[in-house]
Amino acid sequence: MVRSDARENRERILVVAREVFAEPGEASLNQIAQRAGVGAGTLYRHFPTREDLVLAVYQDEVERLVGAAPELLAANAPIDGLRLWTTDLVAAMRQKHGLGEALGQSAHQAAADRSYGPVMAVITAFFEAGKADGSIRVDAHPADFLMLTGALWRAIGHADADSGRMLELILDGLRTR
Amino acid sequence: MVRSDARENRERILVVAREVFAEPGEASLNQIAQRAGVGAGTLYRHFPTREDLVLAVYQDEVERLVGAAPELLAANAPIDGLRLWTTDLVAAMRQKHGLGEALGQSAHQAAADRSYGPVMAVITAFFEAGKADGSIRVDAHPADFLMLTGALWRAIGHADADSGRMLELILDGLRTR
DNA sequence: ACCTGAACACCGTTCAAGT
DNA sequence: ACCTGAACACCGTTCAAGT
Repeated sequence: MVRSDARENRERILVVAREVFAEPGEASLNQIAQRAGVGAGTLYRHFPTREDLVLAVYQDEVERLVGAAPELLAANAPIDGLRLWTTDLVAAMRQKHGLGEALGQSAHQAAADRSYGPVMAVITAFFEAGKADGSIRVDAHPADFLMLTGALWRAIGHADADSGRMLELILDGLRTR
Repeated sequence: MVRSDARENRERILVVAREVFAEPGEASLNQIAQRAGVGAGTLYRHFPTREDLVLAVYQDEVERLVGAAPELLAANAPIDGLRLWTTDLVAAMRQKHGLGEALGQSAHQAAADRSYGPVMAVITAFFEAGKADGSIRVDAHPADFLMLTGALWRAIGHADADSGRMLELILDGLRTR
């Protein structure tokens, strides 16, 4: 039985952690605990290690994005919905850049692996809608789109590349002509 | 004018740091200073930040490998020399895995960029020797070899891939037939 | 059953005092 | 001109005492 205060504390820590990780500079776990209004031991109880906390925030973010997809799909033309969703994804990954730096390469990989399925499911849903209404080429592959998108957010910090324009380029490749 | 004790201290710190980074687990800068027999302030004077130290060790390693190449080239058939050199490179990169985890993704990229030129020069030298004596295909590209080798050491920690066998496969692709 | 927050060992960093 | 090492503020982590 999980006590309600425990659940609330966990949620509050997660919210603060997401804010803090999005900010520039590092923050200590003690600071996060303080900002969340909980004792240091409470944070440690919920997230034994910094990595656990980072992973939980990451996971939360992916779930939020995946959960928002059906609404975008219902309210927009497939390609437009996909653009909106991918823009959100890239924005989230920009934050995760801050997260990813804190994560070891292996933990990072594990996190990416875990989110692969749900993310692919979302992309596939947009693709199928687009293929059904004739706006997306029938021979377009969701996996290719994900790979290109991955290259896109990997390029974010590096170059002065305009991610919006790059995304447009990728989306153009999907269109029927 | 650099005093000789300063140079010796720097060298000693670098040697200890290389050892320490190769060991499992983390080590504090204070511990490294102590093991190197210098005061904490001395380490800090030479390497203002942890990243500076990691980068210096990395740089040192690449220089050592590049410096050892001519000898290998002189004493072996081109393909054999290349195998020996690449094996050393992969072994060094395996250690660098420990280094790389400590480095931010951007600093890591910068370090890789800086070593690209010298490493390519070495590979090119082996290739030219091999093309001259007819053991390596004239249409083989050093850049391709480096890319495949990169994929090789990226796979090290991940899978149970036998890097020796993978290297042999790559080398076979270079041979004239 | 869970939380608080003082306490602990240790971290990176600084700087007065030495040579 | 450079080094030492005590000192400082702060870190992650623990745990007795509370509710």
